[in-house]
Amino acid sequence: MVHNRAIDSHPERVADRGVGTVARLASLPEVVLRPASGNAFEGTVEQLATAIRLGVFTQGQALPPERELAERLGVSRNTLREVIAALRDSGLVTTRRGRGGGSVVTYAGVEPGSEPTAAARTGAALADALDFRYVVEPGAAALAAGRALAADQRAWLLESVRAVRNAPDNAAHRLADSRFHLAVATLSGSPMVIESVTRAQAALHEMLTAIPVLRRNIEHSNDQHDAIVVAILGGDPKGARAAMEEHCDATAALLRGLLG
Amino acid sequence: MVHNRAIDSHPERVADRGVGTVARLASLPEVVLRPASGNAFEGTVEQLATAIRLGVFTQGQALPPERELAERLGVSRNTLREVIAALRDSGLVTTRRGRGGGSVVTYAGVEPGSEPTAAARTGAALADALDFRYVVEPGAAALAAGRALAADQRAWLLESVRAVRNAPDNAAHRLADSRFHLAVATLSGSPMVIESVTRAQAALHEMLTAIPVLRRNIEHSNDQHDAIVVAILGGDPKGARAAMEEHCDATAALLRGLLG
DNA sequence: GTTTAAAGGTTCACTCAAGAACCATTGACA
DNA sequence: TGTCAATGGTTCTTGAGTGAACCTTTAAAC
Repeated sequence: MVHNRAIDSHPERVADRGVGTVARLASLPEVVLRPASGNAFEGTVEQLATAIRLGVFTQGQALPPERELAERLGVSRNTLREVIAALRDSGLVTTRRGRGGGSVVTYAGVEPGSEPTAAARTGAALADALDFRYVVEPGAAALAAGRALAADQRAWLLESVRAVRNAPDNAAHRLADSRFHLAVATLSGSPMVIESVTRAQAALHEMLTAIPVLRRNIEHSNDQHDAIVVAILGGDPKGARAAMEEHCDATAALLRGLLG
Repeated sequence: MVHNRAIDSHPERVADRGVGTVARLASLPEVVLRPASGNAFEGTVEQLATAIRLGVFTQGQALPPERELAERLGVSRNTLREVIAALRDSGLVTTRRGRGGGSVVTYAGVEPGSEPTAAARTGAALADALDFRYVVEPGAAALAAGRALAADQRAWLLESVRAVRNAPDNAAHRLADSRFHLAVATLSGSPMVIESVTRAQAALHEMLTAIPVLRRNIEHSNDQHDAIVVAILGGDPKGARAAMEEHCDATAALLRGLLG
């Protein structure tokens, strides 16, 4: 086999197990991976798949080793392996054996336009998720604004919001947006708050993916993100709450209009 | 055996399976009983015990029949029966067989002063719970204020706040207070919000039970409850949020001062 | 190159919990 | 006052999940 590539055999095959350079201390997976509930297999599939779709693990990044991941998710390695097999079948990850191997995420988001999928959200569920988000995210932003953030946390937040603005396409934008909101939640410093925001994002993600994203919407949304970041970095809880409320309102109006 | 009681053999033995006269439509157990997570037995014990301690089921009230309760909790009847046996051993319920029987709550709250029990909350967990509550409860109050409440819901809220004020002792007060907060959450109409408030209340309940309740604190707290109710019934979301924030602040200060 | 450590892959015995069927008790109701 | 239906009590089978031990592959380290 001849490739027009350097002899350096497989430079990209070494799994990227880290998170961003910035977010070492303030990383997402640590806090988002909570023990699954209900049926171990199904619950874990949903959880891991959601984490991937929300961008907690991004394309090219490797999941933690099976033994470690199993422990963090509170399931046996056997069960986790079945879960990973399911993700592999779904095309979300690929797996390689041997040292340096692992399960690497192969997923860059889906293009919008797909209808609200099989698990069609009822109107009540939509309203519930929007209400919940409206309760939890502004509160998380206010909390984050009230914290004394470390330099790397501030840098992480800036990097997160920058990534949203620079997202090359709609799929990447959706992913980066999730990551930004989870970053804000993480900076709140409260595990219970982080978990709640994660659930809110997960509940809305499918629907947010389904709506057409207009250029104007994105710009408006990006401006609101900036306002949120400014308020948080400026230590202005009331401002952060207000900015996040406005942001959630805009999204809610869009969703209600397009789906409700 | 001779009792100085009417011959009417056991008037109180017929289990009260209903909820309050008012709260038929807006009852707590329906929404609070969600499938348990993790270990089925332990999770369910904690959940049911918490429900009883939070006053979701009050003294003299019967739990739903085993078959029904098991289904609602998402566990098998076998497991639920072990759980009930544990509650019985703990003195939380008594059980009788036959038609009209069931497991009846025998618990009127504990007197404050008991130290934070074995599961000593760490400072981090306390801060987490307080933060979470501060995020979730004001939001729930604001949502409730934004709803068009039915007459029976308004009556329920008034009844709940009245019950707090009329509580004869500290234990009853703690119970009624929990019920009031859960009532506010329920009126938000969002299951996810209700669940979050339930978790926040559960996390703080142990600590709230441990602090000495001064007459002044109670009066202050009752006044804040009134303000919350007025704002909700008046359809004033901002006011409801502000009132609940103030209330949470006061509680948080008290807890931080006495436990932190 | 050889060695070695870090991954994924396989197997098995054991425990827990679900689900179903049936038994026992007792108050309600005709 | 007798019958019955609602409730808790008991037992058994089956499947899912855990935990541990061991095998295989492969890149990194020397």
